Amino acid sequence: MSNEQLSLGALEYLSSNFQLRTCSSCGSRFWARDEQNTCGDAPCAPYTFIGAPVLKKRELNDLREFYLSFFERRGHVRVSPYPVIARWREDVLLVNASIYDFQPLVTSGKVPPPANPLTISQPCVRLKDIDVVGKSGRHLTNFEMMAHHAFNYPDCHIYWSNETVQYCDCLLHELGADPAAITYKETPWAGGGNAGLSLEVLVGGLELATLVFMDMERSKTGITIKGERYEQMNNSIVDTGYGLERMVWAANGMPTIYDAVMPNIVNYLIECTGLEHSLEDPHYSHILAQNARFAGMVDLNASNLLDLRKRVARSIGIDVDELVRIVEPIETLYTIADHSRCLVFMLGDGIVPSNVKAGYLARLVIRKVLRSLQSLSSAIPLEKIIVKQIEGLNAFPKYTERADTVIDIIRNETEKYSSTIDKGRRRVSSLAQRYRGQSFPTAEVIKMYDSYGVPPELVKDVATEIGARVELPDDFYSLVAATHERVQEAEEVIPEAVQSLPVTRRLFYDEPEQVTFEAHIVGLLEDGIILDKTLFYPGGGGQPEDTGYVTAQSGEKVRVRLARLQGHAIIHEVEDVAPFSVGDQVTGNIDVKRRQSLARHHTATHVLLASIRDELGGHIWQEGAQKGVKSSRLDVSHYKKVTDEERKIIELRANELIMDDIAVEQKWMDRNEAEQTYGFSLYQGGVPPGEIIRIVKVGSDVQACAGTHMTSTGKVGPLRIIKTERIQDGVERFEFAAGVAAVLYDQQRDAILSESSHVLRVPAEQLPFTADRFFQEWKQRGKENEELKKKLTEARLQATKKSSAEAKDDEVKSSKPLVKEIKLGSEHIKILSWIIDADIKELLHTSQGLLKENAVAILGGVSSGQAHIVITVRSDIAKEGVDAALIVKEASKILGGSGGGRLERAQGGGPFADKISEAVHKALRLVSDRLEEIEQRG
RNA sequence: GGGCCGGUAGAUCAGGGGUAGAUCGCUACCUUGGCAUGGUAGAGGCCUCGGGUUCAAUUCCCGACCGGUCCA
Repeated sequence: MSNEQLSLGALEYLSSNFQLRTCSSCGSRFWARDEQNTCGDAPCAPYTFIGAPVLKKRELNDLREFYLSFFERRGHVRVSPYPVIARWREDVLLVNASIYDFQPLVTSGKVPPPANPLTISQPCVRLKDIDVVGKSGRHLTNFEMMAHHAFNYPDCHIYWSNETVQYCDCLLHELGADPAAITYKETPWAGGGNAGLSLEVLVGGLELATLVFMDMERSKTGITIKGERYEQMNNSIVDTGYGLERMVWAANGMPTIYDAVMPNIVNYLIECTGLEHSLEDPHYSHILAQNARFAGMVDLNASNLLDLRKRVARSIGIDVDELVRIVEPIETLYTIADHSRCLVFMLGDGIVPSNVKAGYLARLVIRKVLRSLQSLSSAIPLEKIIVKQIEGLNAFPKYTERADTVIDIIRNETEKYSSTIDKGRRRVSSLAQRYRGQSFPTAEVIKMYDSYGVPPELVKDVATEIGARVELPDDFYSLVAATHERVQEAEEVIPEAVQSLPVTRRLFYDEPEQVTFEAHIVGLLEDGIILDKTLFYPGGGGQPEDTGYVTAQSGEKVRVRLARLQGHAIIHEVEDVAPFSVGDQVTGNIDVKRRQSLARHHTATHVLLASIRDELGGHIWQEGAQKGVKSSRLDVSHYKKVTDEERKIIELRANELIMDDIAVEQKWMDRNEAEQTYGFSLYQGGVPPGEIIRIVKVGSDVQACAGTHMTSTGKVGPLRIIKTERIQDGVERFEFAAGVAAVLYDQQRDAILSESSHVLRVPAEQLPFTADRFFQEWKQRGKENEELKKKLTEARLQATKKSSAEAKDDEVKSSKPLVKEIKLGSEHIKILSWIIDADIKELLHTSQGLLKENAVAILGGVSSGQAHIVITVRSDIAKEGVDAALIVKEASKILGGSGGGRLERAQGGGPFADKISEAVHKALRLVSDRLEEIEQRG
């Protein structure tokens, strides 16, 4: 890229007060008053502010207020911070910077900013560098980005770079910075489809702010920045970002940013963990300060950490192991301080831990901090630290209000994690037994982590204890990622016939009240027609498709089963296409009752959401909704399973709200005004575009909503929650019916009850008791039955001893056992065959018992219309070559089935119950033949 | 949203197409002055549910339900 094109050399303020220089170390261009050779940024310049603050001493809240009022005095309007979860955006989960608040609608010019120019202090969460938080001394997972923004449009210019730099310089002077120590380093900037030049503002070796001048957009031509091409756009946006925490750090000169920003928390943790003694030692504090200075010089990551440790150790003159021993606990402590504060912001702004999306990120942070706590072997519960953090964040009263929920979530997650770890530990330890004295395969470590959430370090600890060797590869997490090869989703195939059709005009947006319309047929499919325009809604956005009918020119009415969107055309699936041809004019009618039921459910959805939030808390957020005619679904974020009790209260409350018959307010409002009046909870169902948005107010629930509604809650009629289920961790689904559908639902329930009570011949009230009694009795009978069969088996065995008929003619006809003796070597062995009235289990038991007296037992029986045969062979005979499985298989063929089993015992059967004696006879003959063969072979 | 695991006694889990198991806990008895413990016996299972394959399914296949976990 060309520096010439992007240079801000023309800036009057810079060029008249500063000198443009080139960094002798990295070659970048920077502006400074002083004669300095390096750009002032890491790694070209060291920190000079540690121990020697470069700004006037100020605490966090103090500095924030100073900043905001500084810009207020200069014509900026102070705007309240947005939540850290970016509800208004589809492309990102968390707010990473203040400009995120205004993307994409404000930056693209589709919506005006809430004020222009404006100033804001925006809490941000960035998890990208989470691994070096605590170690680098300067990274935070959550910070406040203080900013002033000006949005310049072709017809409205506010201010641009010159004023921005001037403000910055002035602000820093007022904060007490030495003018000579301020450096502005030029660097190209790109992000979110836009680009521009930026100035990094450096004081004392620390980057305090970035001033971005966004005036380009992604394009096919133009100049290249960071691999993408951009060209000038119509708007130009001043996007500044001042790190509140960094300024506080620079103003306090503590060894790390954590000490500066959260002294109370850090001290509290030091107290709890007993690390204070080491910190009081001047030798130790020297080491820690030196560590921070060196860390400031590098872009720390997992792979160069050891390198850093070596350099620090060398400079102090101790060995690396000792350094690690001193530094690691305190770094862990900083991590805990940072993460716990981050959690207050995340959970306090309504993120619910989950296995998806932002909720997963929250869980990630929770688990990381729990691990950190464990590694300090400290017994402080996380919730205590969180309470402390919330106390310290009194500048944000909303977090104090949400404290109970936040604590409850933390408690819940802590418990959950400890049970995961417990289970994981057991699992690893039983698996490790198998690898005792060998190496524990990496694939197993990956599986432990991926499927069971066991951290690799824990696997190593546990397995090593048991005596298996575990090697953890450096690229462990990329190995995990490699097992997650993405499955390409099949793209929707649009038939050519449809592809060539023009876009269907959507009347349902223009005329939402209409139920009938005229249109022309532009296309015919096998089972559908395509019109130039339609009132039929094709489904989507939680609202199902319309049905109705279309009247042909001939006057013939054809039912429309459903309308669906394919490509840009809406296809009306009809029962018969015969009456139509392309070019015809037709009349369409949508099903009014269906539409009405949908509207009723739609209003009911808002009523229900209000009730749920009342009962469960402010963290409740609509995660999705699907309206239907018979029932609807509402998915909300919640961190626990909804209890039956809660469900009842919610249902009752919703019905009360309905009976109050509150008017449903529907109005168009200026977007910014609506946001300021109602907050971001407006966007439960998504973010609509445009300057003016439609607001639907149902009691305490206010949403931006384009749907059609009843005019008052009373018209919703009865509301019944049909069921609640957890569709994901952290997301509860409410299935409910309203109006007619609710009545039908009740009737259906009643029918089930009366049918059941009829079956059991008791009144409905007694059903639970009776059902329980029947179930208990049924179990009891089962046991008794088992008992009796056992006795029967014993009786049979007794009987065989007294009266087993000698086999005279190989016939098994009666229910009497038949014993045949065959000479095998020096022994006369007994083969018993018998048909008894018993099921397969009894046959097995009986034959087992018979084996004491007999060498082979062949039993047949018929139960539930099916013939069974079981053969048991004394093991020495089986080894000689009398294979029970083979014989059973052969004999079962007669029964029309098959069989198998082990050498000594096999079972089989088939559907031909009347052939059972034939089959047993066959088996007897097979056994005899086999034994004779063996005898002859000798 | 996607992937991967799992659902068997009160708890933790093993097993695996062919007679449902272990450990702890529970009950009773024995041992003791009493407890810890030890010994003996026993109770306790719709093997989550519904289909399919099979002579036979707790086990295999498909689906539902419930749970865990990883992926920004």
